[in-house]
Amino acid sequence: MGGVDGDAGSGGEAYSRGRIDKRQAIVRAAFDVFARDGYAQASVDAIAAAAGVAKPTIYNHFGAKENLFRVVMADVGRRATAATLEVLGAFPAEPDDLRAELTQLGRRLTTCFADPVSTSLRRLLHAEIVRFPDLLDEVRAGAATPVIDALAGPLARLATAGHLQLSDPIRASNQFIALIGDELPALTALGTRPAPPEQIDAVVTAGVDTFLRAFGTADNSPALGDPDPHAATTSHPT
Amino acid sequence: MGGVDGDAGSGGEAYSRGRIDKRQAIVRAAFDVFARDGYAQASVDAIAAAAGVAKPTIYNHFGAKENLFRVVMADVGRRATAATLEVLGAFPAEPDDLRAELTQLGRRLTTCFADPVSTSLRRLLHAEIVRFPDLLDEVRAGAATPVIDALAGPLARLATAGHLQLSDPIRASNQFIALIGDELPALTALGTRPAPPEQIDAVVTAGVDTFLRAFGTADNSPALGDPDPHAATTSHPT
Amino acid sequence: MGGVDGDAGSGGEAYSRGRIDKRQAIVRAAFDVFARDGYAQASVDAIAAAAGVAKPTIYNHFGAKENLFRVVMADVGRRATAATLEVLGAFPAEPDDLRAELTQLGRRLTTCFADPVSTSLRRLLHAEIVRFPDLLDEVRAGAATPVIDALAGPLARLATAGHLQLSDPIRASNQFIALIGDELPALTALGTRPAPPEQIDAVVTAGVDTFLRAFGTADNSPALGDPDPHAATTSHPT
Amino acid sequence: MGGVDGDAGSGGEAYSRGRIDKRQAIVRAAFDVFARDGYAQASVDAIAAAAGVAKPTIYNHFGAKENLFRVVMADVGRRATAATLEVLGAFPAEPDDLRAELTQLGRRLTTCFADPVSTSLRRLLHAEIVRFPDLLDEVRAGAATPVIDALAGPLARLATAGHLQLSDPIRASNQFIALIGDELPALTALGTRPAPPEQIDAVVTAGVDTFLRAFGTADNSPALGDPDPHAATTSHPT
DNA sequence: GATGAATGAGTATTCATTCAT
DNA sequence: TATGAATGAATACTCATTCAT
Repeated sequence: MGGVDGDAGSGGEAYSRGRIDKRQAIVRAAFDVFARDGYAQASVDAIAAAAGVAKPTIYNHFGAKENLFRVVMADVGRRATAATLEVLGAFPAEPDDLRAELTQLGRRLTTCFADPVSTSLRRLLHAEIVRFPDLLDEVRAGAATPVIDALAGPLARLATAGHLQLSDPIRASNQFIALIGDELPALTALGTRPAPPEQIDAVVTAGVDTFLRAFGTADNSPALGDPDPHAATTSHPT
Repeated sequence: MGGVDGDAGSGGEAYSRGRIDKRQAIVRAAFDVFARDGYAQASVDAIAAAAGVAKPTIYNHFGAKENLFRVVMADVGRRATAATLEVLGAFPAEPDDLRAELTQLGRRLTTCFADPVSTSLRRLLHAEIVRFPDLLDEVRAGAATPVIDALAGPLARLATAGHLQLSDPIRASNQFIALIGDELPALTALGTRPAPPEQIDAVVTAGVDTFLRAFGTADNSPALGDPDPHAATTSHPT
Repeated sequence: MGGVDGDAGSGGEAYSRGRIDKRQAIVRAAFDVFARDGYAQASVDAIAAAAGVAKPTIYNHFGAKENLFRVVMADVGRRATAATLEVLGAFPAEPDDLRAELTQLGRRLTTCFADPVSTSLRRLLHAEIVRFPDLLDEVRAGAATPVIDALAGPLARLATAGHLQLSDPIRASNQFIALIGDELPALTALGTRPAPPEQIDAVVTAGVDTFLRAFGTADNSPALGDPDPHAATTSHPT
Repeated sequence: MGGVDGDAGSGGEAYSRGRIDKRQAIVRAAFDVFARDGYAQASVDAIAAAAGVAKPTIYNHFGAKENLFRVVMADVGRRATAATLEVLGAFPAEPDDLRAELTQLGRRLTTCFADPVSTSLRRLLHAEIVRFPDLLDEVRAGAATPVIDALAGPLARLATAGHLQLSDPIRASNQFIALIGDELPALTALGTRPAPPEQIDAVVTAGVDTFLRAFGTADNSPALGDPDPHAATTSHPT
């Protein structure tokens, strides 16, 4: 029941391994339960059961449900950011085909954003920000800001190299993210349903096209007309 | 403690008036409490107290907490949509200064999106979509889709009139919303903090500029360079 | 289980009777359980079971365990005081045989002091005074002070009438209580075991004798020698 | 947090010394915690922390909380009795000024009775006698009986020597204790508040006076009237 | 229709105790 | 011997819901 992959069975090498394993098991199980039930409805009993530990073990490790929640959120935030940053890190410094590269980047980013970890984190943040106002900053410190910055860097380099025409890379970074990702919540029912990949692709392609219309230079192959004029694939925000 | 008698003594205009008043009072109070505490943590006791009615009265009207929640969400969704549609309805059919009109539209829309009703609805949807998967469709049917459509219409007209160059008005509508609104959650801490108006203005201005760079025609006053190159006002998504 | 006499079955006359009955039942049952288990170990579950009500009913009436405890203690304090005051009120204004009257008073008082209600109150006060420092004053205000005063009055009158020779009736009142009652805790194992009446009698008789030796006048029949010189009946304080 | 290592590094005088030290440390700490929180509410965790040992160490030494409690109570009972017996042992065999000597004895005894160790013991006995009915006998065997006896001896000698006129020294011993000490609980809030020394003195003086009125002979300086007729200092029993 | 009162089921948290080290 | 870690059992308190009035 519950339980993520968990490399628990790796054999008991060190003494303290059990401790760490249990702590990790609790954090993973807690995320699953929190994501499913929300903070308030997630019972510590359910978390303990999912983690395969006794309830007091959770209290020994985390002291209180709230603490556990914070640890889980920070952990998940870190994981989600890492995945996104890895994608951004793979963006080539000097792309051959800028449109193609941006499109691939957009696809990969949407995959990150649509990932269960990412969407659950999103939902939990929205759900609990009133109760835990500081949570947002804690998670975002290691989550959103670096992502925008990590995209702004390459964009600035592309501008310097003459491949893009923009003066505020941070803003352009935000706008790129907005153009390719803003429809995701609507398409995926806030991350609870997988979206048809071709719909996402259409959004990304259109987003990249608009981005290049706005910021591209002559060397970007001009997308004549709209690249994918299927109105049917359009979605609506939430 | 518990159960004020409310406006019982207000004299009997119509017999059924008190009934309707109480129902409305409950729905309004319930929204406040749900917005503050979330669905699970919102106690029917608290709602009854806030509405100035006895607990069983709530059950007489709505049967169960879940029903009340659905009614509240539908009601709020309707209110939020109405406000947004009103803003969109005010968009002139034949604008003099397209950039100015789009900017004003963007400002008004961001005001709608940042409204407590709207942001609370957003948070509650995120929070409860797992428990109530159908809620999204119920609310969106009367909320998001019409908004995009209501913007797509004018955009299409502008394209026909030669003021914009776009082939998929629905998609452009989505992108306009994305460009002006995607940073709002980050700027307002998911709607829990008021954002400095000048930051929002900067985002809107930049969004409109990018939109016009991408879709504008010669008759839109060309924004030479970036109109508001203050990187400081840039924010990050969530 | 448990449950004091409880005139519950007196038939449902008034509407609100059930409410009062339940409240009383809870208070009585709570006293039994508190007396048996102490404050901390007395579970609200046990009290509810003993009172024949559901647990939340207790919380509806008293809010918290601590509150219930305070109410119970005040109630018991009142009852214990009332019983003692009644005994003192029966002391004749102009006794024929002072020694006999004092002895009877002493016997009755010791009966009061050894009563389960009184001894349980005593034990609970000792047990919880650290946790509830104000409890003592609350209970004593209506408990001990009036008792001493109620005895001091008659003593003063007897002194005025020439039957006793004392100048500080309050102090004499305290001393009378001390002489007849100080051994009670030792004799009754702090009120947990019934003491042989003859042992109590012996203490009372000896106490009255000492009291009259100290404060009596010629018209008190002199107790020649010690009236009951059985060392065996002597006990020890705690 | 949790488990200091204590004075572990103090160098090994005797091997078993640390053991004994730890045992003693546990007993002392346990008394403090029991006195503060009561038996049921005193957590073994708190005791371990106060003693500077790990929780299992307590179980290694005492097996169970109940055992520890018994050991602590016996220990404290022994200490309290020893202090009282020491005071009684200092009572002169052939006093010059009986009234003065008795008064000093009374003062010293009240000091013993009001000592934190003594009052805490008292409170714990009252609190736990229902749960541990045998505790009283265990503690009293080494506590109360010897005290009465130790006072009865000198009183008997004084009677034999003609300084007192009494036939039952045990009873007189009890009564002396009652007269000087019965108000102590009321004056000290069951030992939780220090009583104004002059109030205690007044009680002792008055108690000794009454005692001598009852049992004194011509060679005790007659206290004409009451020695300290300040009604204000009078207190009330509990 | 509205309500005061009652309740069955459930929640977070704590504690005495034990095991493996 | 001493301890870090783990646990089964229990506890105060809350909540959505119902019933009698």
